[in-house]
Amino acid sequence: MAERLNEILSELSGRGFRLTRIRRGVVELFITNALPLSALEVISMLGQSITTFNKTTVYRELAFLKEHGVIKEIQFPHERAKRYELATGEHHHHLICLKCRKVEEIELEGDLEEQEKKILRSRGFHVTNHSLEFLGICQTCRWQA
Amino acid sequence: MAERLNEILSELSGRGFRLTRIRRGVVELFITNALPLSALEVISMLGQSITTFNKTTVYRELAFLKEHGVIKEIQFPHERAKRYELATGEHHHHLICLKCRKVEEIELEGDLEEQEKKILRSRGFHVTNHSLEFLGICQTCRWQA
DNA sequence: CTAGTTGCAAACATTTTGCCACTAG
DNA sequence: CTAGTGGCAAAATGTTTGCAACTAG
Repeated sequence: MAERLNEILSELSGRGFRLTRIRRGVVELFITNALPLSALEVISMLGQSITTFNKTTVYRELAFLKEHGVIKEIQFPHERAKRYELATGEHHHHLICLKCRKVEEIELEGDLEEQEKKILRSRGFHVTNHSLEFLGICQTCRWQA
Repeated sequence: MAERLNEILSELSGRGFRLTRIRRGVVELFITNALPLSALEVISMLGQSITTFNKTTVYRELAFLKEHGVIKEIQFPHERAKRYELATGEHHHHLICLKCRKVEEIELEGDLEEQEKKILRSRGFHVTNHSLEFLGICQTCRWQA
């Protein structure tokens, strides 16, 4: 966890960017929270450890981290605000419970590679990326009457 | 086309709702435009046939039509505003060109039923819905240098 | 030092609300 | 008539911008 943080920070530092309070704080938040956070959540969570900072800075930091491949942006279909999560490792999707709003991660075997190849063959459209989220009712909520 | 319009309108009328200028206009727009429209697009397109109306009314009409299953809401991952399209027939997805912003519809054979069953079995999460959009470069844009 | 970063205030884009007036059926 | 609709102004929400001031390295 801590080594992941240093890894990211020293990478950024090596590229000539500064390591500021907010930068450290935001990256740390994403490392300790696997699930996607909205800008507003980041702002409120950050407020618990850093006393004064401006929301603009956070928006700019999110843009910066996205730009430099540290985090990626996600748009959930049932929400207005964008979310962000660490751009780490394997490609995954989300299960979103419409009742309790809980979010789980899920990986699909083979994912959509086959489909995307088909799309290229049949339409000449080269898929570089896709967004896929599942909406439904989680196990806990199904148990409840 | 026209019969589809009457079908929808008389269905709504039968359920006790009124057929107003805006309602007719908005439904007609969705019937003649296969691809998803944003509220702002609806407002501007509507302006070409109806002289005076308020944007609030359009937002309310979109909420109404969604509520009553006439249209469905889509959130594209690269855009801010929500989009809407006729909730007609078969489930499909979209190919979104990141260069020219063109949107094409696509149907996937078998879709994700199998995956969703797996999710239920392995996690107890009951998927009721999913969102899937493909981002990439369309054939036309690939041809261009 | 100086480029990268921050704060502040204000603008922006999209959508929602309250409240009262209006009209389709 | 009267519930369903519409208009207007204002608020709410989430995000971006311009610009001057500040600071990490």
